[in-house]
Amino acid sequence: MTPAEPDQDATTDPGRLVDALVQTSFAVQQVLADAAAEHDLSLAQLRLLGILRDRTAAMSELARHLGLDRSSITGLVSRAERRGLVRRTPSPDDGRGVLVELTAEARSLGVALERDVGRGVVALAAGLGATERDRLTALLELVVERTY
Amino acid sequence: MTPAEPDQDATTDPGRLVDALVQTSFAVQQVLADAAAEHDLSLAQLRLLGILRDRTAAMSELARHLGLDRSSITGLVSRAERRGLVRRTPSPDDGRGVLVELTAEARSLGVALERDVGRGVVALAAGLGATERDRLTALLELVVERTY
DNA sequence: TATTGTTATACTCTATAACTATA
DNA sequence: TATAGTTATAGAGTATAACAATA
Repeated sequence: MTPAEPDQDATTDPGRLVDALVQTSFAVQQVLADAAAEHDLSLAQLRLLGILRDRTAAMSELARHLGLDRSSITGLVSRAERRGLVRRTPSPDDGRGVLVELTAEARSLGVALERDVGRGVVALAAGLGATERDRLTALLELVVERTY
Repeated sequence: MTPAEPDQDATTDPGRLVDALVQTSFAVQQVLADAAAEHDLSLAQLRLLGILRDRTAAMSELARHLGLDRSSITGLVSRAERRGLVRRTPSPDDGRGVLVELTAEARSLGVALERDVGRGVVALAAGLGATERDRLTALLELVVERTY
C-alpha cells in the first residue's frame, strides 16, 4: 500500500462518489424505463425518439449517436417505423443514404414522455431543497460537460 | 399558464436538473457497460454479480432486487452458472427454494470490475475539484437515500 | 390455495459477416 | 476502394402463460 499523498484528492473516500453515481444512474434509468413502458416503448426506442426530437438523422448518424452498429439501427428504426413513430426518406444528397424523421404521433408521444420523465426525476430529487437542487444541477453539468 | 408562485421551488428551471441527471445516468451506465464488456459480461450479469457480492439470495429475491420476473431470473442465473460465475443450491429451509451464490472466479472478477468501474466513474468527475466532489457525493446520497 | 422455480414461447435488442448499391 | 444500408443469423434479455413441486 502506498502512503497517502498530501494531494487535494485525498479528502473523502472516492468510493462513496462512485457508489452514489452508480446508484443514482440506476434510479434515473428506472424512471426512464418506467416512463417508456407506460407508453409501450423500450428504452432503446425512447433514446431514438430523443435523438430525433431535435434533428433529422441518417442511419449512420443514429448509429454513432447511440453507439450501436448500423445493422442494429436498421431493426430499431424498422420497428419504430412499423409503429408509426418514424419515417424513412431517401437522402437527397447521397443516393445510398436514408434519412429518418419523427412522425407527428411520435412528437405528441414525446411531449407526454418528457412530462412523465420530468415528474419521475423531480420525485427522485424530492429530498432536496431548492438551493441543493441548484447546486446539484451545477455540479452534474460539470460532470456531463465533456460528454457528447 | 399559471403564474409563478412565490415558492421555494421556483429558483431554477427544473428541466436543467432533469437533463443533467438523465445525461449523467447515461454516462455512468456507459462506464458500467464498458467495464462489463471488457470482461465479456452484460450489464445484467454485472448487476447480478453486484447483488450477490454481499449475500446469497433465492431466485425470488433476485427477481425482486433486479425488478425482473422470476422466469427471467432463471435464464440469467443459468447463463451465469454455465459460465462458472454462480452456483445453485437447494434451500435448506424451503423445499421449493433455490439459493444462488458467487463462485470464487466471480469474486475475483468482481474485484477487477469494481476497479474498472471506479476508474471510469472517477474519470467522469475529473472536472471537479475535491470540494466539489464531496458536495456532489453528499447531494447524490440524499437523492439515493430513499432508493432501495 | 398460495408460492417457488422452471419451461415454452415470443419479441426486442444487439453484434458479426456477407451482400447490394452508390460514391 | 470505401461507404451506406440491409439481410441473415445467432445470442442475450425480458415477459406472459402454463406447469410441477412444495408449503
